[in-house]
Amino acid sequence: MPARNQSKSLDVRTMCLGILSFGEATGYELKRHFENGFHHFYAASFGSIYPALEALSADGLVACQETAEGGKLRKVYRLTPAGESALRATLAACEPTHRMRSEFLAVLCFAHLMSPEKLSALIDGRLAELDDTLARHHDLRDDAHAQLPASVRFVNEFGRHTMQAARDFIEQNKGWLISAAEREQPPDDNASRAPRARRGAA
Amino acid sequence: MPARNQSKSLDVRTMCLGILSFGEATGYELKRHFENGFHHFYAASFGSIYPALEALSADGLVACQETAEGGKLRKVYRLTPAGESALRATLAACEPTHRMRSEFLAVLCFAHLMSPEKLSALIDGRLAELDDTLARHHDLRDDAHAQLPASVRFVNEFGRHTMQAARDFIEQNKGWLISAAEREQPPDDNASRAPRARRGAA
DNA sequence: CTAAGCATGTAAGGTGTTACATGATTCT
DNA sequence: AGAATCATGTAACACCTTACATGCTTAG
Repeated sequence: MPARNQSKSLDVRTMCLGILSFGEATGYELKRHFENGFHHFYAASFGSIYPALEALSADGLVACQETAEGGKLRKVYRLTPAGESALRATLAACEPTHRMRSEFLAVLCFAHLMSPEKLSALIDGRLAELDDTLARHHDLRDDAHAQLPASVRFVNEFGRHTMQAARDFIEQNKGWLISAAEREQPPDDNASRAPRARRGAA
Repeated sequence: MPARNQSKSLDVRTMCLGILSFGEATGYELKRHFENGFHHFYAASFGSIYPALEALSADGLVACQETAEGGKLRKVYRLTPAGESALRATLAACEPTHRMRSEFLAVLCFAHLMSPEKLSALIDGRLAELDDTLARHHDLRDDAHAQLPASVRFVNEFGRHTMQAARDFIEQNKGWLISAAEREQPPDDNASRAPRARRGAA
């Protein structure tokens, strides 16, 4: 009786279940999957993947086939029928969220307290990151993703589209951001000026 | 000695510090701020805001002015010079991340295991959410945001731009996604049919 | 032979959420 | 009068990350 599985939220467990619906895989391969196609909207580390697989195994939602060739341990997981049922049930019941935690945008909000150099560096760094991810996405198109369901292609195209939009916006508007931030700099305390004295009590 | 404040990451504490750099506020107002301008890239709940303010207060980075008019407690916080220094230091040192956790996109990846109705509902729900946030953003333009720094306007415009791009993509491509998902539905096990045979070796 | 990649896992900890608990004031 | 909004806070817990720990294999 594989109990506890009425999760409304798509945690790492459910994600693993879902990825395994594309075909069997090891924990390591699952990680690569997260990094390749899913990285722009769902990250997961080994520290969450391996325990998830173990829990799923314990619940009978995945089956594990161990092979140890010459001391090299390898555990290939695949979805069980119970696992597919559970996955379908979760998908049918879920009310998925969509949240972004962008420290980058957060920092930008406080650009008026930053040096123009740092601000520039930040922006260029983010642009580079975006380019990197976009390039990686481009690679995926021909590669292994061919036999994945259309939905995954949809999600990837979505990522490409929105990241391109983000990139374009930043590129086109960074100029005025930087000059505006410079203009709005309040009288700089930490430069070598009459020091404002109060660092307060010890 | 206001110690422990070499955080490289922009946690809620630093965010509160940053928002207070726009002007004094209560915890409740801070929450509204998160909800209004920041919601699309940084969420924070009371359960993290209030403790953050207390910690900042203990470290001397913010000052608190309590007013209790007729049993109605109100704590107005404002940045201290030490707080501004700390904020500047954190901003100068940080390497901001940008991560998205979209259960929505995750679920879409497994569209082949969902009913077309659920899929449609999901997509329409997300579109409605986007419209809602976009409308809210539009309101902000004239309203209170006038005196906020240009950087905040940049971030808001960024949000508007990218969310619009997301919305457009979904609107334009949901058609083929839904039909493709329907086509790719594997023979449905949980209906009363002959079980799927090809589980391969077992 | 050394570095990178493949491969599995554990333990401690950080960070934030949910739910709870309370109460005044203003709008309908 | 009741609902919504203003207002503050706590405690338990979920969830994931980081760093650690280990060892084989392949490519340079």
